[in-house]
Order: sequence, then structure tokens, then C-alpha cells
Amino acid sequence: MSYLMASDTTSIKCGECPIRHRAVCSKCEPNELTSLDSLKYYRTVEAGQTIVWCGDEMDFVASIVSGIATLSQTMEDGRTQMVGLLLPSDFVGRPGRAQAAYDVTATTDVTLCCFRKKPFEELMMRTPHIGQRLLEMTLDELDAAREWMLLLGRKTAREKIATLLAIIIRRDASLNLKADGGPLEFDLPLTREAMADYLGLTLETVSRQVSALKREGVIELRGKRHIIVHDMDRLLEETGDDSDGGILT
Amino acid sequence: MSYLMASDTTSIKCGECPIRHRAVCSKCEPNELTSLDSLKYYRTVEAGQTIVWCGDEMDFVASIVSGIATLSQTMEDGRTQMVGLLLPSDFVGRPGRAQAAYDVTATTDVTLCCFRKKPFEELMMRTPHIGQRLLEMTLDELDAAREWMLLLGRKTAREKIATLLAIIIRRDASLNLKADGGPLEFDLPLTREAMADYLGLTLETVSRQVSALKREGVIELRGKRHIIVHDMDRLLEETGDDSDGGILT
DNA sequence: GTATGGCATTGATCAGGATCAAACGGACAA
DNA sequence: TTGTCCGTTTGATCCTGATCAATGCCATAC
Repeated sequence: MSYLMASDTTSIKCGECPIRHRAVCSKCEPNELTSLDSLKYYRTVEAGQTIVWCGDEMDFVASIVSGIATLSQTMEDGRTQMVGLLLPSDFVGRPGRAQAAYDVTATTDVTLCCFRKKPFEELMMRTPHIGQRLLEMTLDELDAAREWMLLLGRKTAREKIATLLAIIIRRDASLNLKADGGPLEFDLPLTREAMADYLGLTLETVSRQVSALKREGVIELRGKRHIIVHDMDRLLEETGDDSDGGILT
Repeated sequence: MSYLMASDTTSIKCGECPIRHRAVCSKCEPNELTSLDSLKYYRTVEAGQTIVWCGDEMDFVASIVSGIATLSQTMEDGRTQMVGLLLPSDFVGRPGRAQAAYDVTATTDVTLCCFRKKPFEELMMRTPHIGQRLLEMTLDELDAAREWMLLLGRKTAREKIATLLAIIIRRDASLNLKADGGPLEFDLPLTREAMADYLGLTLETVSRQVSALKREGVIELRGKRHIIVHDMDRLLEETGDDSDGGILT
């Protein structure tokens, strides 16, 4: 259930990237890693910029090195739904597909470690491990999408907010390290609008529910983005998930 | 975008199964197909029965041969959300995972072509094509899940119903054959309750919206399940999707 | 025939979020 | 300092879909 941290232990760093590339792993031969290293180049994108638009030709795949990006879909009349949240070490793009299926947007400044697609695909053909790793990652993403579907279809606004906070805490590796200390503190990496797009709500409802959690003493706000969790157990209860359902375990 | 029919053209039948097993393909060596054939056994499940419960040990993977099954998640208080709809030739189960992550339920009588998991995984190791095929299929499912997220998060009840009908029509191969004839007719493979669980609605809302489409002459009902589409264009408009967005194209 | 049980439809009412609108607050620039 | 901009908060009201409840329909069993 801790879908995005699975098998991180066997992934490896490449070259000067400060992250683990989850698409390759310690089982790969050194010469495969070397050829991967020779393919890569970096790209930086400013907060708020769109990295690729839905329908664009995409001639690369990439790992997020730093920052946060989102995948989202927009209807003709402007309604938008986020369908993916990408944190450092997550993979962007799809081998075997020429056009982007979603808008990819940087919500903070983002650095990508890109691989040109054609050579990457060729490397993948020669290196079964990479394909297997990609299959594992895709299955994990599918699980995440299905948990997200439960949230979108059946949870109340209150439960949605609590779940989002729990997910952000769970996925931010730096937070898990100090999980047993005092009150948990972190900066929300998303605007209220982005949270709304994640949760299938309006930004007003998001704001009201965050205020309610604050009023009830579950969390404290410093500024608009910095959150201090005073009652993690209560927050987890509010998610509506099974208490033993994997979060933070 | 026609996510579940992709690459069907290269998939092959095995033995006496009347369906294509999308996990294997015409690129596979005959001896690989033979070993696959030697692994398989059949299992039938009655309508309404649960095939596996979330959390159960699963010692097999399978293709749906006939009938329709669903994947769903249930919260402690009974709210349930469908997260997958499985039609003939769809794949059930996950190599590399011991326990089922969702309830799998037969909504009609179902026949499965099962493969014991361990030998299937070993075959997969020896046969890169199968892993690649599985990756493609998983990516397609991920796309389907993300389209579903847009539906759950941002569409109105009316749009949800129209979209569900369009999806059923699109995915039922037998319907696409006669797509250019007169009015399209088919039997709904789901109860009103299952439709509600698919769409994140209550069954009453589903019933009301179906009645509304009937009242407006878009569809006609014979009995409770048999549907005749009188105005396909209108139905597609009501989905809220881009008119050119892939449905039936 | 009547009874039963499982779906489905329809109605009346309620409430959770959406919508529309105004005001707030901090960062930054002039 | 003041003004502007952007993201956010808060308020008032509306509306879609949920909830609760009754009835209908049809197949099967007695």
C-alpha cells in the first residue's frame, strides 16, 4: 500500500543526480548504467510553467530530480482534474507513445533528468531489468490511481483534505525520517487551487476545510503554506481509511 | 485513446479459449505458447459471486474468457467504489504480488482461464515479450483509470451516465461491428447499483438520469437492461468529452 | 392463483459543496 | 509610504445529488 516507496532500496543513483532513478536498479550491469548516463541531459522549468501540453510530441522521458510537477486533464469548458502528482525520483513519459496524454506542469521550480526517447527505448530492449522495473512502477501508479478513484468517488470534502495531507506526508521522504519526533511540520507544495484539482473540489471548499481543521486544533497554519500537525492520529482518522491501511506503516 | 483495443491485432488465441489472451502475442515463440497452454486451467464463477476478496492470497493470474467482472474497493462503513471493469480478454491479477488488492466480483456468469502464478512468473522471466505486453496493458489501464478520475472528480451525473454508456458501447467488441447500421442495441451488463459504484453516484441518481435520457428520446429501454440508442451523437455530446476525443474513432 | 424477493422507479426533503461576491494579507515595486 | 497583484479567506445563497420512503415490475416458488 505504501505505493511510491516500494523497492526504493534497490534503486540506484546515476552520475551527479542527487536522486535515485527508480527506472534502473542495482541489478543492472555497470555498462548499462554507463550507457544510461551517456544519454542524459538536464532541463529546468520554473514554477507555474507547463513542461508539456497534452498532445505535444514528446521526444524524451525523464526522472524528476527536484521540485514537484503535476499531470492533469482539462475539459473544453475549463474544468480540470489532476491525475498524477510527481515528486523527485518519479518518472515522466511513456516508452512507446509519441504524444503526451496529459498536461505536465511544474508547481514549483523543477529539474528534470531527461533521456532522449529513442535511445532510451533501445536501451530498454537490450535490458530486460529496466522494462521489469518500469512494469513495477506502472503497477504502483495504477494502485495509486485506484486509491485516488475511491477518494474522488466516495469521500467527503473533509475526508479528501485529510487524505491529501496524509499522502503528502507519506510521500515526502524527508518527513518520514522525523516521524517519531514532536509535531510534524512541512510546507504544502500545492496552492489551494492545485489541491482542489487534486481532490475534485473547488478552491473555496478546500480553504474552508483547511480552516476547519485549524479551528479544531488538528493542524496549525503559519502563513498560508506551512503546516504543523498537532494531532496526527486524528488526521488519519479523518481520512476515512482503515486505521491499519498502510499509511505511515 | 481507445485504450482497451490497442494492439489487439497482434494478440493470439491459445488452445480452445475463444478469446485472445492479450498478455501473449504473435511474436511469442511456439514453444512459449505451448508452455503457456500447459499451465492453464479453467474456472467458472456464478453471477454475483466474489472471485477473490481484497487481501486474499492469490496463487493465480487469469484472462477473462467470458462474462464480466469488476474490481472494487469498500470503506469500513460500506461505501464502495468500482475501480476496474473487466471484459473478456482482460487480465486479472498481478505478477509479483501475493495478495489481492481489490475485491474481484462476477457481475455475470464468468469463465476464467487461469495460470498458476509461480510458473507464469517463471515463463515471464524467460520470455521478455510477455513482460513487455503486460507493461503495455498496464499503461493502457493506467490511462483508463485517469480518464475515470476525470469522470469521478469533475463530471455531472448526466455526463457520468452518458460516458458510461459510451464506454460500454466502445468496449463491447460485438457492438462496434454494427456501429454503422441502424440504432445501436445492447444489454447493460451492470445493475443500477453497479453503475452507481462505477460512477460514484447513488443508484437512485443513476435511475433518474437513465429515465431522463429515455424521456428525452436519446435512448429507449426495453425491460430494465436492454438499451436502444436512438441518438448516438447526442449521447456523445452529453459525455462532456471532446467530440473528436477518440470515442468510436 | 398468491406470495416472495430482487431490482428498479419515483417522490419528497435535505444537505454538502458549488457559485457568486467581497474582503484580506503578504510580497513586491514604484 | 502607497499601490498592485496574487493567492487566500470568508460570507450568502443556490442547486445538484444524497437520503429516506413508498411503490412498481417481474421472475420464481408455493
